Amino acid sequence: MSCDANRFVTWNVNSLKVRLPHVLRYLDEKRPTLVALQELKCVTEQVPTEPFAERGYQILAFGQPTYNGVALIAPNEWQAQEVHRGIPGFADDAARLLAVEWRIPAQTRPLWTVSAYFPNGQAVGSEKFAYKLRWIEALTAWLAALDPQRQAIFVMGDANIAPEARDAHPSWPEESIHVSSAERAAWAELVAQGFTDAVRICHPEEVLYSWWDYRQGAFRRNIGLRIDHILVSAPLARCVIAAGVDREPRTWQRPSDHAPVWVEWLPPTNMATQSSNSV
DNA sequence: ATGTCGCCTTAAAGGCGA
Repeated sequence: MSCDANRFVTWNVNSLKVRLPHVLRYLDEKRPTLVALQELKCVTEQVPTEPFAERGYQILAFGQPTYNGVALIAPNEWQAQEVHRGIPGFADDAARLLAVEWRIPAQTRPLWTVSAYFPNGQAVGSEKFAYKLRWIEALTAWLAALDPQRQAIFVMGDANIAPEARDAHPSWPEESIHVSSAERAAWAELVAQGFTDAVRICHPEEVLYSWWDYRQGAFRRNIGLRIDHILVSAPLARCVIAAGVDREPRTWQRPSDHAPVWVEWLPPTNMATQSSNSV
């Protein structure tokens, strides 16, 4: 890359098989540093590696038949030091989390990246809703143990939660799924461990959505939710230089119902290689 | 509008999940 800025992206692709051409087009056009994917809807063995390798990337995936599935696409030269498939210590039938600690050439500090597909929750008060809250609680506890006040961590994914009122179109029913007080409190507790919402660093008030229902021409009418997020840990908050939502892939033929959410950041000075004249 | 997708199934339309 011609400059030092990193571009990290999270994208719920709603079937990697169907959306592979979109992902490859996105890599070719935007040249992101790292992409976190959700809803692969295929088993790990069906995730292709060649088209990514050709473009200079490796892909680490955690899939299962039919539902869920997450992945991380990263530069070939990055070394995965530690890999977690699922929240450590939390029994879960669903492939919803892939966490990788990277060793990056020319950087002294390791970097954690997490691709997370939070449970949808279906309806407030349902069994799936209770599972959603338990899942978030387990993720929060594990992230806290990673020490986000000190370590460099990106938590990226489809949280299935619109954190604040302006993150949901006014037509979305109050206290329904994705916007309920219980979900927002669980999200706030996770964030409070030491994270900052990257998009809100750059756009504190703007109405930005990342998902629009396939039905009712919701995208054309901009009736959506902001449920896909990138959280940065405390040491990274001041490193964010830009962030936003890429609406363009949502206009492509046969799109995912989600748009990519991205952040650009510069490594903190203590992550960069020591200069030659330093001791 | 129960409005659309994607994936699954004793294959063809229907169920499930989102």
